[in-house]
Amino acid sequence: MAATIKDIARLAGVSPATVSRVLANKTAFYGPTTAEKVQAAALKLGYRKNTAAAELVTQHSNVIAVVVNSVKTNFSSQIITGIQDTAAAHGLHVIIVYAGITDPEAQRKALLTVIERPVMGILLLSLNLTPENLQLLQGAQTPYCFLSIAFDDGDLPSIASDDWQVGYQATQTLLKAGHRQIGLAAVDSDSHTGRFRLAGYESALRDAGVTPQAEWVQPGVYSYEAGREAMAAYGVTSGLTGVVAGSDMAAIGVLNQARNLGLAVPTDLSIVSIDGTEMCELVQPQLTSVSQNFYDMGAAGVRQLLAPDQHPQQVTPIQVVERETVRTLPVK
Amino acid sequence: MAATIKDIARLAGVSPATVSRVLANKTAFYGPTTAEKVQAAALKLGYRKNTAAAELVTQHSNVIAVVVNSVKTNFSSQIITGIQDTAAAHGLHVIIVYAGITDPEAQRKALLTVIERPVMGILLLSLNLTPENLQLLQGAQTPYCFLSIAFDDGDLPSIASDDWQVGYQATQTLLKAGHRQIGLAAVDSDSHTGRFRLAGYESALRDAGVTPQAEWVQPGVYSYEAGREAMAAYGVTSGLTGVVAGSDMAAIGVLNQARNLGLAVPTDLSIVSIDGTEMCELVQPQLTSVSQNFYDMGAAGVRQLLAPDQHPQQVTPIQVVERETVRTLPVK
DNA sequence: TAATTTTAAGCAAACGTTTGTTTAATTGGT
DNA sequence: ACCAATTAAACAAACGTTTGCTTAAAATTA
Repeated sequence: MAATIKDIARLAGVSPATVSRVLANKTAFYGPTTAEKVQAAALKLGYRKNTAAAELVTQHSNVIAVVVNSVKTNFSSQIITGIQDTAAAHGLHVIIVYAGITDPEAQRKALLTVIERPVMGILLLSLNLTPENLQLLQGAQTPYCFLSIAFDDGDLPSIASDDWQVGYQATQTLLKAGHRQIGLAAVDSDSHTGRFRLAGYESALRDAGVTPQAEWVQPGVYSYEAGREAMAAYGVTSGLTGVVAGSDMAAIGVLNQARNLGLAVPTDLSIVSIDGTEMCELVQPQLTSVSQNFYDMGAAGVRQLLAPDQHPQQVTPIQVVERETVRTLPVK
Repeated sequence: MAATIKDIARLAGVSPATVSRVLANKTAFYGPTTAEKVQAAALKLGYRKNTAAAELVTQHSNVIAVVVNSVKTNFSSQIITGIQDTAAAHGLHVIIVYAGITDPEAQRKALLTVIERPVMGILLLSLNLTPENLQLLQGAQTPYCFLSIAFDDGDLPSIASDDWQVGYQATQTLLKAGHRQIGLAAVDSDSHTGRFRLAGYESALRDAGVTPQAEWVQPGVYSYEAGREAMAAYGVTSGLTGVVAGSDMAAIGVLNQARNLGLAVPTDLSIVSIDGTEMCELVQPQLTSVSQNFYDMGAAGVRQLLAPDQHPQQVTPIQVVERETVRTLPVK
């Protein structure tokens, strides 16, 4: 079995208290020779601190937990990198647990995994909690912050892009290139995110003097399949010259499905994607996107955990990056 | 502050011991009315068990930790799903921590994060540990198992594909289609994995009466960039009609770079990829691949943790799945 | 009714740390 | 040489659980 502080104490001929202090590099309460003896004994026994025991007495932990929904849109790695870097800079550790995207029971289990042990804070990655699970989360006396998702309830701390702007700017990118018939694909219609993107999309159209058509929007869950299905629903006769897709994966779905339908991108159909992950540059042609600042989202998340009172809801900037999937239409 | 078992005991007018027993659903030592009182009190106080404290006394944990290298090849999600499902079936929780791919210090920190708290076992995802860090891992008295990576040292428990077979079958897929000049791209030359894939590749060539050429292999780290660089190094004048790429990402790299060079895939160049993640079907043309069984790898990993003694080294099956990137050459 | 068994609940120790307080030993000043 | 001040180390309590053991009460048996 693993060596404890007491084993070291015995071997070095000192008290556990002293061992604890030298191992924690406390500045006082022991002399240089004792310190050496203790270090030597610790090394010899291959001592590993039992952090759980330490956290129990100090009543404070330095791990932050990230709960991720396992949806197949892969911006999470960028957010996690942002979290990781910022956490490391503050001397914090990061653990990640996966929750099912919809299954409330899987969500609950994931939540309990982190709530039932001492964590310093909880970051929830594009996770839509059921009311019961939200209550569970709030019942734990732990700071938390939602990432890449926003709520109508303004009190829930969250960091995300301005979804209305996302929808607006994506649409505007196509409008500026002369498009008038523009679809919105694979954006879900019942989340805050989806509703605001839709609203932004419609505003952009109206501001350009185009009246939105119901059949131009094909809702979906941001997945590759949702993208394909949306494009399949449009078909070749929709008259659409451009579509904005709810995610990079969805955009690839419409891209591939368009190809299946015999539509060349961007010659016959322009696409602007939402997210701007590295996927955009892997695919041919490369996807023009309104890119979110995922790294910063993660970084802001851990800062929010460290100073929980200020700005409960934060917005990270977006930017449209032009690549190869929008064609400028000739003026007629 | 959070409610403890003692708070419940006080509220329900019983002892902490009794509370502990009813909350753990122990079968005896208390009566039905007491049980109800305790349940009610627990609910009222919004009690959350402090698992760390419990683990401290029971000296046993039910969380398994996964250490992931953050390389940009994304099969990890499949492995993790396999781990997650199998763990859940055994009532185990899963936490994930990211380690840098090469930075030994980041590796060490990640390792310490999991070693310094009570975990039931450790799974290491395609992680190449430095000798010091390996020693650190072995010093912890915790079962562990490497996944998707094998070692020359036969004592290290690991679950992976047979890399020699991977190299052999990938190459053979091209040979069967009539190819004779076949490259190997973005496989690293100093890991066990890379060396065995290379050996399999060369054996396949020799078995078909082709003598391998040094300039046909362009080593690399399995990344998208490595794939691009390899293809760039080949150029248009290499005479290669096919290349096997070290990973899906690498394959996409050679695919895109080939296109940049004016080479059509598969007309001018055939590609077979190694891994077979969903990426293969996202890209156009879809990548023919030798696919690994990542889900099973994860599942086998947790089983290995639960019964550590048997088969220290296991192999999961592979299969080649034909898609659109290998062209059958006309017989001359 | 007395003796015995069963059931219900409490007591107290233990897990591996941290840290405030106490005690002992050393140093320094006069 | 004595007292104060400093330094070094040990003591002991605490964190929130679990669980073996003990005790008290109730139920069963003869």
